[in-house]
Amino acid sequence: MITSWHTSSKEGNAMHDARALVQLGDEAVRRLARKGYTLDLPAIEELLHRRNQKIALGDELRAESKKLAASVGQAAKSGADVSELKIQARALKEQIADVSFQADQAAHELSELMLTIPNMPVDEAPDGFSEDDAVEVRRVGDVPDFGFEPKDHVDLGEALGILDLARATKLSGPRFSVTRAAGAKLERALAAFFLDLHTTEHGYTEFSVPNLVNTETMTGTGQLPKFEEDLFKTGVGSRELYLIPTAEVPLTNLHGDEIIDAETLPYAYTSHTPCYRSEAGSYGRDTRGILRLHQFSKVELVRICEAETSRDELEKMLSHAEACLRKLGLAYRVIMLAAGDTGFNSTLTYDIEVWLPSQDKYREISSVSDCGQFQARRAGIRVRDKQGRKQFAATLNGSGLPIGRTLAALLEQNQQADGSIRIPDALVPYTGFSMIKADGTPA
RNA sequence: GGUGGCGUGUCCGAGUGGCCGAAGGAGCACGCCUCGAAAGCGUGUGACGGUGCAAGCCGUCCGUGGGUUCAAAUCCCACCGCCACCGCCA
Repeated sequence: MITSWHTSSKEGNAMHDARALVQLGDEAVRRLARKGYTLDLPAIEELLHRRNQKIALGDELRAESKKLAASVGQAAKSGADVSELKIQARALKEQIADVSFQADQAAHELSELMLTIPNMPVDEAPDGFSEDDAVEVRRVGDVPDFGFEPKDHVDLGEALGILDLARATKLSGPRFSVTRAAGAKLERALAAFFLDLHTTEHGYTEFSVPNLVNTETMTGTGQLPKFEEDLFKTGVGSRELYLIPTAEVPLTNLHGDEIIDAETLPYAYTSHTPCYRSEAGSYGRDTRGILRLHQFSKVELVRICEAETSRDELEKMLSHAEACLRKLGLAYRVIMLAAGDTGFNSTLTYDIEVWLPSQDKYREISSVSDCGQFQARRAGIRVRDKQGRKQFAATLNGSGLPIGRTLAALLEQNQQADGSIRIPDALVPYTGFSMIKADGTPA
């Protein structure tokens, strides 16, 4: 029947979002202001109103059209002349097409606007817009006290012959890495160690997922439409796919457009995947080493739960990410990000920062976020409780952990005066060696 | 990439122009029966949107998008997906 504005669940969900925002009113304006976003509430109200008005009118006309069509059928059966009725019906149809078009237009406009509005931070997140405004939650582990000048992971890795950045540049350009021998083995060991830890001790289910996803998937978790420039895009013929910047994208979208039975929640998912990021707009930063690459691998954690429990789930996930560093004996701290520094998707974010001796400071190694119902709304992840009530789920994600940055921290924190590296006990079953000797050979 | 077949509700499955949101069955929920259970019987059982305090009313959805028609699950076109065989391939 002509056109329909009900078919896209993405848009339907955006509508829901709009109504929620309007209901919150000044509260929404206040909360978003803490993130540095100026919410144009009147514009949303106007679009919502216009859309609803057009839909109501369209529905009315359509009901009339259905009745008319039925009466044409009746009349034709009884042999009456229906040509007059047909002309009427056709005119009505044109009107419907016109109104539908207007409704679609308003819905699209609203949807486009809604998709660019960031998630609202919770009040618990401290004020401010930079990392300096973050609140330190705790420090864990002793910052190593070397009796010598510690080297950075590049000097260490290249001297050991386990890291080769020059050749990586030859292959692909800047911001790529090659690891070799004990270095490559170490990466594989870290990934396996993290996955085993999460699946056996923390109750996560391991997944192997696509690393190329479509536009809808990227929109579901909030990478699109706003952050396209951060992504690598591939295309063959008319087909366009994006390389995932994190396994959060495929893992969270696994349940897109589904209604989940509440009793089966929470879901705890993990996956080890490569992550691809353009790093547009970070030209001068972290140009040395393997801290910021176009491709790195990471073990990601995702939890899906009911909205009411997400705050507790966030603490659980944080502890799971922290366990990775504790077991490796790496010094780190946990901070709670300021409202204005939390990501587009997030209501509340903890960062875990690992100690990096060469920089004499803590550097981000994991970001653990409660996205509330934000992503679920975009992706259409709903929950049905025992009473049959439906609501959007809550989603959380966190790194647990990235392989490259962990490797860098491990090399730097565990270096010895002669340039050899001590392997943490927990990792030895995975590496098969407990030392990388100064000449690069495992022992 | 080629040829053929197919895409209907939680599932199976009927439906070739109006009486179809859609028969029938299964599943599930509730009720009856029963000491209890099974069987049997009865009732109910999709999503989304608009409107309303609510009951309700209205609209949309039969892979997706277009088209034909007063009227489409049903006819036409394109695309997507699935199955089978062939080709190619890690």
